[in-house]
Amino acid sequence: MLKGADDVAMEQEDSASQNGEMASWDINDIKLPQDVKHTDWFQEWPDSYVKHIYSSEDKNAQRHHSSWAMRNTNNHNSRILKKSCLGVVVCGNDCSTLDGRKIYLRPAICDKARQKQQRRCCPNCSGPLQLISCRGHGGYPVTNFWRHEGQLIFFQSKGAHDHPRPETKLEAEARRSIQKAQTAFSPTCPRLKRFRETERHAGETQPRDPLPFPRAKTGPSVAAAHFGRPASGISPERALGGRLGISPYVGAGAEAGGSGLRCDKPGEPVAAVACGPSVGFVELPLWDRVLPAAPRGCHGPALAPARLPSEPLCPGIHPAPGAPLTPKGGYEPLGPTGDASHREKRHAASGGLPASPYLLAQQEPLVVPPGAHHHCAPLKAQGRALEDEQQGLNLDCCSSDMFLNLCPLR
DNA sequence: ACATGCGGGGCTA
DNA sequence: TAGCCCCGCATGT
Repeated sequence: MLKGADDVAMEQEDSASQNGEMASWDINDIKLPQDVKHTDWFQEWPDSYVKHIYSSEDKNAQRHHSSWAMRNTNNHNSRILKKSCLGVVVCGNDCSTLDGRKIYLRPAICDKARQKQQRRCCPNCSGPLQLISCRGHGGYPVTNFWRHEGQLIFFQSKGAHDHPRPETKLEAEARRSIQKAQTAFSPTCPRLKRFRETERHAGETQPRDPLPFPRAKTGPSVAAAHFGRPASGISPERALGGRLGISPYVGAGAEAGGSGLRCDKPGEPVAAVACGPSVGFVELPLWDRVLPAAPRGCHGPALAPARLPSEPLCPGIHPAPGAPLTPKGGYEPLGPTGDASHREKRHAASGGLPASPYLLAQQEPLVVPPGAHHHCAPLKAQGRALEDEQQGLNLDCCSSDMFLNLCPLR
């Protein structure tokens, strides 16, 4: 009899919690425990104030991986690597797919790449993308600390993520691969060429439509089948870069027969289907989910911490796109790089409590499923930068499923 | 192109 | 001084 995936996951969490919840050490301690009997399974989604001790053999630990989008933060301590969470990229239109899922993209780690990413459009509705920064640690991003000591790698997380889970790194890479493959294929597709030409002519006589391609109503969304539900029970080595290639998420649609992505080498997703859709990550809304039980190593609840009672349950975009809460409660626009970089210069001046406009559970992202398309309001006029970007990237981000129809593999 | 790590440096409490 | 973060650079994939 096969062991249920949940059972395996529980065992891993048990293992992982042994060094976390009961840990008496702190990452800043001069001396860390060396008589560790059991090292933890690698935790892909560490959350709340947890600690783990990994084996120095663990590849994911070695690389300081996390499925959260974590960027390096200088703590002026070369012994302890500090990383802070970048949050999640959502659709500024708060769109949902037909089956009610939300878009949750992985913020690019590189500042420039993130800036560029935000000029792109929502893979579901072509709306503007918006970075929701993480404020799970007293209004600051959740921080992860890594410290190598002999045969052990100590990990400590501070703060509880107050935003949905983004795509994993591998999922984001896979999506980029698919997009690249699409653009690489595009000039060779006569039908698409014709369509582009028509589009160009149309653009000369009328205002440019932010959606340069009509959306396909049908057509299997191949790659979409490969992201999705967590298949718990992934061994630590495989959690991020293992045989599945795309993290512990086995596509919900994969069982339905899709095979758009595969991984020939561990950790290297392959865009096997060139015309697969350029999908982003979507998640079920809160009311459509079963909250996963918090790992025993987690002290925090499944829901995000401190919330204002008046905060909406629905993770909508509230005051104005790009205006998350300041660490102390006020809304503000994101900085030029989309990382709210200037908030620190002002947050001290504003009063209030640390909070977020989002009341979200720790949810596993899902990809736009086959046939899922936008059903949010038409996109409003966007800036020239975005328009320019769309001219170059529209195929990337807006029309992959259309492309699939225009350029069927068979 | 992008992720990752390092280190200088600014700002605030 | 500590704790934040931004930024640029170098390196690896």
